[in-house]
Amino acid sequence: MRLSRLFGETLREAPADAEFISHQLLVRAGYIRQLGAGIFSYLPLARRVMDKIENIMREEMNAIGGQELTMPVVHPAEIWKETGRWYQIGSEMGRMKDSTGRDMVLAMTHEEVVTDLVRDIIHSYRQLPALIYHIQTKWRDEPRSRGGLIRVREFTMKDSYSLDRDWEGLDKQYWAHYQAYFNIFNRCDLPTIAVESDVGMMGGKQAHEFMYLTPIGEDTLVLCDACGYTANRQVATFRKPEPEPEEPKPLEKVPTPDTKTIEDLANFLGIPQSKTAKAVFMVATITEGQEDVQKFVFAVVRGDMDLNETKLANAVKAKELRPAHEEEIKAIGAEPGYGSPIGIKRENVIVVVDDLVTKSPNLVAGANEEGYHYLNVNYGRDFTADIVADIVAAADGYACPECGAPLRTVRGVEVGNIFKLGTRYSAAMGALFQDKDGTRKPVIMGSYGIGVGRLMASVVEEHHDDYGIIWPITIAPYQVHIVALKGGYDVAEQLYQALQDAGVETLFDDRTEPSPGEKFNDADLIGIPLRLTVGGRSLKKGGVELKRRAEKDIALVPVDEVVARVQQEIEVMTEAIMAKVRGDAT
RNA sequence: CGGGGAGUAGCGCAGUUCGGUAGCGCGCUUGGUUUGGGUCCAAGAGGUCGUCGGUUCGAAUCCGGCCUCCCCGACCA
Repeated sequence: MRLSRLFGETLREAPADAEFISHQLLVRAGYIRQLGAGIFSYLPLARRVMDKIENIMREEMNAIGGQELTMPVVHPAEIWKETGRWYQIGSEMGRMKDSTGRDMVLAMTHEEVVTDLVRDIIHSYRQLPALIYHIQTKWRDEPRSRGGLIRVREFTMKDSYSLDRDWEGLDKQYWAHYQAYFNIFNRCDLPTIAVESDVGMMGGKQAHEFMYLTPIGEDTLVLCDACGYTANRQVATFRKPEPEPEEPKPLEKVPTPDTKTIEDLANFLGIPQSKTAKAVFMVATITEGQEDVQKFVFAVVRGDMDLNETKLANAVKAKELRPAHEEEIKAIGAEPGYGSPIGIKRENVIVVVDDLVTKSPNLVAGANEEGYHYLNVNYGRDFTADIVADIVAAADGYACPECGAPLRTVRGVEVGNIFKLGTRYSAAMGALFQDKDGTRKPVIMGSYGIGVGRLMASVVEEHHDDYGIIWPITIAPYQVHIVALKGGYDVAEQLYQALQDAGVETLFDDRTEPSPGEKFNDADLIGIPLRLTVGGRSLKKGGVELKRRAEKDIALVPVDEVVARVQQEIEVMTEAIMAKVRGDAT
């Protein structure tokens, strides 16, 4: 490709609204343009990177038995009503009507379509297992997109779906994906870790997220350096400290003016925060039968710990969970800032108590009266719970659930995820097969996704310097970038031709107007892994200059050896990445 | 949805306080110059100042509504 003809241009300055490095560089280097919030065009350079990424995905999916197909972006709402997600999912789902007034859905994922295909096509256990996938557009109307390509509303995803007759089969395909995903990320030279995760709106049994660790990440992960335990903070557990046993003391109401926070309270009474109980008021939307009902959720955790809303939502099987308004809190007889489950109204209220609170004696808790707390509150004697569960968020320094060593929290970007769905969709939609014994059973499913654009942006976050992007050879839009300078244009033309004939993907900066400095800067910005500088100066010295984008060294290569030398460099760089892939695969 | 910020030429910005009919740098076009890390000179093109309405002799500027984008939070395969 001749740079003079390339559709797209480099910018000296990044748009003011680009905050993340990947966003700035991808815009400045001419890869992407924004159309609206979370909606982007992908220019020819980005298209080529995405093609490379998608082909890596295809190879890894095909290697574990995947078959590629294409499913539609627009779905009749009926199938989403069949699984209930039409009702469960809120504004994140794109809905519209066709010209006859029928409800339609913009694809946010494809379980429903897959399941519809399965009930159409799969009849017998002989057709299982199977694995199908496609790479296609998704629309998720995120309340807030951000960070360039890190979180968008319209995006391309590789999503695959495993179909099995039994749970062993699902397990096998699940772990095959687990390894295939590491292969994909490693081939893109993106370091990732897998963490246990919440099943969220997908439902199902088990899930992992693949995380690229970076401070700009939106997810908080909990890691144990000692034993390797990893989990998304949403589901991370930890070993709770065993409270000192004490004889229960009599309940006592004391004035505690201006102690609306746990910190104030602990300071006022001169006790550690671990000797207090904290009330958190939420309102949950819970599906009961066909309808959604709102329930007040009264959560109690120890004062020194934070509520984990995902755990709480799972404990009460909530579809939605939001903080309660002050009027709602007062309506049940509680007082914000001085709340406790003692003496509140219990109808339509779910009291959820963290399991550690039930074992902690003589806590200080609110008296549901402005300016007063109770001393020596004990679970069982003074209050009870509808649900006792672990509802506390893991934090830095807490004990690892596996080995007890201190946990560490880090931020990460979720670049992929895998889910054991089980029969949630097949049962709901009647996707049954006849097993060997003649019985009809729902197909056991898994679903697996990787966002292409987010992966591309993550690679830029990981591989760049002050001057621009540094693409890994495996997904670079071109393999070599020829910079032609004065006195070298004819030779550059010949090399461009020769490299293309040899099958080397070449970007040729044939522009005559820009100064050498501009051309070098553009080359650095665009980030092609190899650069060939062809100019009168080096030709006089006997060749052209070959430089890796990632390194400073420049090699002088005789013109007639350039093609072979470039091919060799590509091979070496590719091999370096593939060695990592194989290393992680063992 | 709550909080904050911003919409002026392709990009980055000034001008708004105190109303007088729009400017700078980069980019773009043309000519010259220069040619190994964003040369220099000159001449140009390009903007209904997000939008609708109001106040006024006169609005980028004051007032009101709306739209859009960004950041933080809520939310989130």
